[in-house]
Amino acid sequence: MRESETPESRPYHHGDLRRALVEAACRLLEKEGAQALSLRAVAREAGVSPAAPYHHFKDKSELLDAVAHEGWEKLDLAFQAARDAQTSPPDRVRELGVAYVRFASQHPDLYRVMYDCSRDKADMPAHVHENEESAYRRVREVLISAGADPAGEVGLELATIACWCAAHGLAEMTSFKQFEPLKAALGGEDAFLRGVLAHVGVFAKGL
Amino acid sequence: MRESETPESRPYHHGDLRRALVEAACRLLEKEGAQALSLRAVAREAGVSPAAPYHHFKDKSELLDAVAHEGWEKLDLAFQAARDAQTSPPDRVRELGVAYVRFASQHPDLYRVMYDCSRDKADMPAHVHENEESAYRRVREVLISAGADPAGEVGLELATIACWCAAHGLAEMTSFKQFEPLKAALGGEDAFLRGVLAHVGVFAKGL
DNA sequence: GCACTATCTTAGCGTTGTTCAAATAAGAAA
DNA sequence: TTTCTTATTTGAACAACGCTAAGATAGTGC
Repeated sequence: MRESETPESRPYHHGDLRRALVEAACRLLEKEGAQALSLRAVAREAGVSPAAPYHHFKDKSELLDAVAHEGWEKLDLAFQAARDAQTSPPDRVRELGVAYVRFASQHPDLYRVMYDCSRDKADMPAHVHENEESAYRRVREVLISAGADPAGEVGLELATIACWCAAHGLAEMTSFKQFEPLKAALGGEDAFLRGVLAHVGVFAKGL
Repeated sequence: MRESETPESRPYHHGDLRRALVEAACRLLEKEGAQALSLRAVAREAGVSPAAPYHHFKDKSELLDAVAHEGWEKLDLAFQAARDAQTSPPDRVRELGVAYVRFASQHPDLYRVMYDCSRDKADMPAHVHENEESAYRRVREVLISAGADPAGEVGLELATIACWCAAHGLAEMTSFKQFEPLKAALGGEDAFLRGVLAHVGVFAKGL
């Protein structure tokens, strides 16, 4: 074998198989969908035996956790872009919601993996909830800058949660066939998303 | 075999195996969770061979569809109760939402099957969206009785969808560990649900 | 009685997640 | 270098899964 197949210098056998597996999984997810994402298929895609992943992930679910983590980071990029757009604070709240749902709409299989992981552990992804740079905090901040009262701790928390709920719900429902005529009538999916989110108080007027 | 094992008169071998399978699936769902719901396990629970279900459902997914249908009907019962409660129309909208989320919270595995079926087909369950007695229409009606303008077709539709999104999102997130201190501070899950839904315009003030 | 059809079983295929002993490669110690 | 040790990967195997096909069985209609 030597270095024949892989010109780059690689420590150990493969180098960083862990990362290679996560990337293979993401590739498969886009190509074949969430249903085709088996551990064996990922190993196959990475060019390795079915048992190899078990030295880097104790479980299939642990591999999926890594994929989900990757997903949340990608989503955070979309979030940053939406936050930095030149819009008034109240509008910014809604644009954040639109960015969230649009991400889910563009990467439905990835989004599914992301949320299934959270649900299985009854746990909002750490990256989302605890971290200082988490998307959750990002929403909270934008809410405050949009005029929400930071002193009303509980109310602010409830408002932030309401944002997540509406965004997640819409993310999972926006692809339903029944909504297509309405989308067409409104002139596209984005208009549809804004229309729905306008009925969520926090999105509409910043608490 | 004769009638020895089954005193009731049964046409054909089993009688109504189809129904028995759906019931066995629901039983398994409550006992073992959604993850343990394999076709073979359902057949085992119903006391038949692994191949028997294929004479009543072409697929595993078709069995799950039947389970989901059962679920939507159960949910509709909870909906009716909430609608008939003696509350003012605006409050009634929120109580509908609370009933929805509480159902999902009490039957998480069933709810998961219900929504996975919808998502796989990119299709709101027919029972929910098309039927005259559908839960979707029920929300719509309550919205109108709460003061929403039935002439504003598009707005009404968007408001109804916003209800579903918030309710579904909350249904999938209410079990997250991170919310437990907040629930405790508010004095229970119902208060938490009402608190979150209060930030959704439609739930808060009927459009 | 007979044929016919719906129902159910038994056996089997290919695939999956997972485990385990053996093989292999890399780094450290001699 | 050689040897020892540890990390990584393979190959074979197991149980369970969804699903199919061929045959057995039980009801229905003639």
